[in-house]
Amino acid sequence: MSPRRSVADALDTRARILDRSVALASVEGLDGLTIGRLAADLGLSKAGVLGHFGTKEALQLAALREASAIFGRLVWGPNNDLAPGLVRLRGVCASWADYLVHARDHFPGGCLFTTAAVEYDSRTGPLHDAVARLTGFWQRRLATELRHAATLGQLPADTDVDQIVFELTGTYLSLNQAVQLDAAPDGQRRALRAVERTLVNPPTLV
Amino acid sequence: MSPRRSVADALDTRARILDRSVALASVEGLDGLTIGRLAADLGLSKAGVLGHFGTKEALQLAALREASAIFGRLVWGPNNDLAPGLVRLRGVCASWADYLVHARDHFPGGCLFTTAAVEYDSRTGPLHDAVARLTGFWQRRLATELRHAATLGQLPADTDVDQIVFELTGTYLSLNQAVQLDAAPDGQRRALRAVERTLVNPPTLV
DNA sequence: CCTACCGATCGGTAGG
DNA sequence: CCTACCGATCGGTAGG
Repeated sequence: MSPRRSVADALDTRARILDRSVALASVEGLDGLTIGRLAADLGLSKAGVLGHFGTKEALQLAALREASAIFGRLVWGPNNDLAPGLVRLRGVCASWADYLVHARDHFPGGCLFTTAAVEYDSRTGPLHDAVARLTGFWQRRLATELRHAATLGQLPADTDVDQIVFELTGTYLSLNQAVQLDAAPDGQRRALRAVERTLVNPPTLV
Repeated sequence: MSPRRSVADALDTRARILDRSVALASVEGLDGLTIGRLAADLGLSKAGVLGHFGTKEALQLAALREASAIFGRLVWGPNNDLAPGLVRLRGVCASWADYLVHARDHFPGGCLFTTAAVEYDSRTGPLHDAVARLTGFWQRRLATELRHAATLGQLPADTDVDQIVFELTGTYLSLNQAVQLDAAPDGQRRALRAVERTLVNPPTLV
């Protein structure tokens, strides 16, 4: 209750900055994020914003990590208790489609993760590396689930797991474009159909 | 031969500016394009650059149109003389994969078209509208080819053309990510395999 | 967390 | 196509 700022207050301010950063970057890109705009939106000084992170790049990296955490919470989190293999995979695919279709609830400009992947795919530096590392992490998570399914006999033993990951990645990139660019109302249905088409006729090695 | 600038010289300068704009924007995004950087790269003054287009937004729109023209020339152009239907479609799909894998020859940062689509998908204004219009144009071109194939009996009469367009869009977005972000050497093979998997088992309506 | 400030760069314009 | 300039904004720092 004292006017002096407590550690908890500081952490709360930091969280508010991060929330707003994710929202802004989802529309303008992580590069389009500016300290001045953040400060104005939050009623802080520029120094007040920057003090929590040090540099703009550190703030961008924190926003990217936050986006990845939101993705994990909304797409994988609700399916943690499902059985490993195809059951959990289908649950994740359904949550993933919901997440992209309702992305605006958390990201006004759509999934920051997708935006950042394209934004930094051909640059060099810490942001490129972080984006590549995080997309790689989630793709390996998907591959692990598919290997579980193959081990359990839910998919052929010689399933080409990497081909499925490639096709699922494409399905959700296409859904993101349909939702964000075209506001296509049938995107979710098409994405879930594409997922089933991939899984029902799984590709095998060679 | 006179030192006075001719109309041809002016058009050549304009073309040089456009080339460089496409190259820079493919890495930094159309928003990351700056007049000062262009001027420095080309040995011109900022006013010299801007004079050809009027405003930065007009330059961005011109660069986007140029990117679409390059896409058409490299992906559809080589297949103009092929038979309409599946033959031409497969030719286009092969050229499209080549185009993305060797995109760096024309776009140092990868297909500007893909980058711009994500960059402006959730903004408003002339650039968003132009991106949506151009991606729509090429998707309709694809749909027309697929309807040709269905009319000719190369695909079932009740083929769900829009579902195939959705899946092909995803395949090439996934290939772009594999090439640009992961430098994946097997991307082209996986993309062409995904195309065949879609076409050999075509989705039908309802 | 603030005020006050730094040099650099932004898009764009005046005038030639 | 140039020089010379405009106000605005950028990321960041000093000092408290």
